[in-house]
Amino acid sequence: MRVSLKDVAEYAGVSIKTVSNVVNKYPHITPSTREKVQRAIDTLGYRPNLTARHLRKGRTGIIALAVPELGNPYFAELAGAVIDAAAAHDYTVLLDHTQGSRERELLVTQGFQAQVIDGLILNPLELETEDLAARTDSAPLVLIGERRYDLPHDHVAIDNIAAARAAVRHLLDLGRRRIAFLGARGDRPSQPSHLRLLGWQAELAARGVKADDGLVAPVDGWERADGAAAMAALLDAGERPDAVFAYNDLIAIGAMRVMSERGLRVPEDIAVVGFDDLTEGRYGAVTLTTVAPDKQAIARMAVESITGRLAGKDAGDGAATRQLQAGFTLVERESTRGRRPPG
Amino acid sequence: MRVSLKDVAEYAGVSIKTVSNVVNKYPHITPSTREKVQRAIDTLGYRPNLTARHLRKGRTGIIALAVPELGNPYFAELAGAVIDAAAAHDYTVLLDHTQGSRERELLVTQGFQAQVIDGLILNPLELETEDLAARTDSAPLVLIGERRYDLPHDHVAIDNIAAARAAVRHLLDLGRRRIAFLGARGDRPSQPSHLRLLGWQAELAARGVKADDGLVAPVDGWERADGAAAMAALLDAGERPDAVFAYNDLIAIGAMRVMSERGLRVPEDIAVVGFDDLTEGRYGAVTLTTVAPDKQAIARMAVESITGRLAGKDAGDGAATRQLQAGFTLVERESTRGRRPPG
DNA sequence: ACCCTTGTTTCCAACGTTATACAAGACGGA
DNA sequence: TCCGTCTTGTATAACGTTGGAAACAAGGGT
Repeated sequence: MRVSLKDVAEYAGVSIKTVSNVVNKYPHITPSTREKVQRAIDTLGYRPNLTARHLRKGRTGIIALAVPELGNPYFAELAGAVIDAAAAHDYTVLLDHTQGSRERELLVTQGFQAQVIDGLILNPLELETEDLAARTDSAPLVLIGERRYDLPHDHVAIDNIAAARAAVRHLLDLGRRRIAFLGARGDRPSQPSHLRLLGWQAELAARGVKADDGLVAPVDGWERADGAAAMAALLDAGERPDAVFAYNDLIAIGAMRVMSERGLRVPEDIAVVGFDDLTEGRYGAVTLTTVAPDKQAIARMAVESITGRLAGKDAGDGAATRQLQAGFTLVERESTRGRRPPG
Repeated sequence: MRVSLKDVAEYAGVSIKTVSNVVNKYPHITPSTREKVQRAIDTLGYRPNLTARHLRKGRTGIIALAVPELGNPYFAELAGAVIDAAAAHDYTVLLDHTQGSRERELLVTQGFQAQVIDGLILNPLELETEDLAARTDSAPLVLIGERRYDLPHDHVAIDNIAAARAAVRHLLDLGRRRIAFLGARGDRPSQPSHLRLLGWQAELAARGVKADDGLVAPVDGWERADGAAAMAALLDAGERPDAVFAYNDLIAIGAMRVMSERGLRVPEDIAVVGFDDLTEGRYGAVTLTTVAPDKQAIARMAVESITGRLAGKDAGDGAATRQLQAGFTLVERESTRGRRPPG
C-alpha cells in the first residue's frame, strides 16, 4: 500500500501539515523536527501523490505536445527537444499526433485530456482560424510551425520567407535559373498559402528571374512518397529544372530517389535544397543541402511561452500575444556543392 | 471559471451525486431526471475534472513510454504506434527518452512522475537486472526491445535470433560468404550480449561457414555515425566483406554512406541487410533490405499487457509474467537484390 | 506581572470526484 | 393491510494534498 502524509505524520508523531511543510521546504521548522520528519519519510519511503497535489493546486506539471506525425523525423527530433526543454522547467510532456487531420487537430485544441494538462503546444496543418477561435479550454496554447493565425495565441516559428529566400539565393548564386518548388498545397497550388513558396517567388523576383508556374509542383502530403510523386509528375510533364527547392527534407529525399531512378545526377543535372536539416539528409549517397531551423530554440521558446503564461496567470497579467522567432542556418552539402573526390 | 458537478447540480436542482450518476451512465435514473441533468450539463458546458476523478479512483488513464532516443526513427515510429494502441484503450501516452543512459533509465523505472502514471513501457539499453529488481514503484512495467531480464515483468519483442538468422540466410542464399556483423557492443565485442549477433553466429554455423571474428565490428552507439565509423574501421583493418548484416537500419545506412565514399557498390561489391524497416531505408539511392518487426503488434501487446495487469489488479489476479512475441518479415530491396534497370 | 512579537506547529477547510450507506417512494404478493 | 423488494435519489465520507487561520510557546520590553 501507498504511504501518504498521514502515515508519515503518525510515524513521526507530528501533524500532517508539518510533514507537508517539510516536504515543501517551508522555512520555519526547527531542525530537530525537520530531521525527525525526514527520517520518517526516508524509512517509510514516502513519495508525494502528484494527483492530489495537482487537484489542490490546480496545476499538473504536464504540457501536451501535438504534432502531425511522429514518423516524420523533424517532428520526432522536435519532440525530443521539447521534452528536454520542458524537463528544464520541471514539466513532463504528454504527446499526441494528429496525423494532419483537421478533425484530430480540432479535438486536441478543444480539450485533449482536459484538466490534466497545464498547456498545449500545437503544430497545426489543416486547422482553420475559426476552429481555433471556437476553442473554450482555458489552458495556454502556443502554436508552432509555418502557419500563422490572427489570434491571441503565441506563435513560434522561424522566418520562413527569409529562410526560403536564402535557399533560393544559394541556388541562384550557383548559376541555376530553372528552380522548381516542390511542395505547394495540392488543393490550391497557384494561390500559395505557403510562406516558403512566397519566399521562392520573392527571391526570384528580386533577382529578375521569371517564376515559372510550371515549376511549382503540388503535393498531397509531406512525406518522402509525396516528394517522389511530385518530382515524377514534374518530369513527366516535360519540365527540366536545373534545381529543386523542396518544402522539406522528406520531399527532397523522395525527389532525389526519383532523379536517381531516372539517371539524373545530383547536383550536376539538378541541385537540391531541402528544409528541416534531418540527420537522414547527412547520410544519403548525396548529402542534402538544407535549411536548418534551430529546433532547440523553437522548443525552448514554446515551452517558455507556456510557463510564462502560467506564471502570468497567477499575477493576473494578461500579457500580449507574441510572434516569437527562432533562428535558422543554411547548411551546404553535396546536393548543391557536389562531392569532394575520395581521398 | 471552471464548472463543476456542484454547479450543474444547483442549476438542475438535484444532488451532486445524481449528476455524477448521469455522467457515469449509472443505469437506474428516470429519463426525465436524466434529461434535466443532461440539459444542465450542456448549457453550462460541464467537463469532468480528470484530476479529481483520478485521485478518487486511483487511476490516471496515462501510460508512460520511455525509449532511448526519439531521434531514432524506429523509436519515433514505435512511439506513434504506442500512442494509437493506447488511444484504442482510452489511454494517453506520456513520453520520455532516456538517451541510452543507465542513470536516466533507472530514474524512469524508479518512479518517473510517480503516481501520475498507471503503467510504464520501457525499452532499456543499459539497465541491469539488479537495477530493475530494486524497483519499488508498484505500477505495472512492461519491457520491450532486444534485451531480456529474468524478472517478473512482461516482455514484448520479436524473436531476434530467428530474425537475424533469416537475414543471414538470405545473404548466404545469394552466395555471399564473408558476411560482416556491424553493431556488436563496443565494451564486449567478443562475448556477445546481442541476440542478433548470436543469430548471425548460429546461421553461419548451421551452414558450415566460418564465423570470422575480424568481421564483427563493434560500435559505440546505434546511430548512423556509429555505423559509418564501424564500417570505416572494418575496411581500414583490411577486411573485405562481401556482405554486411547490420544491427539496425541506421548503422546500415551509415555503413552504406562509407561504402559509397570509397567507391564500393551495393550490392555488387557488398550486399547489405539492416534491421527495423525504417521508411528512410526505402528512399536511399540504394533501397535497403531489412528485417521488419511488426511495430503495431509490439505496441499493441505492450499496451495490452499494461491494461490487462491493471484489470487483473482489481480482480486480485496475480497473472504470471509472460514473454510476448511479435512477428517480423524480411523485406528484400536493392541492397541485396540490385536495382532493376530503369524503364 | 503583563503584553506584544516572533517563531513554530496544529487545525480546519477546500480542490472535484465517486463509494457507501441509507431514505423515500412504488409495487407486488400474501 | 402489511411486509419485503425494487427503484430512484440523497447525504456523507472519503481520496491526499495545501493554504490560511488559529493556537501555542518562548523571549523581550515595559
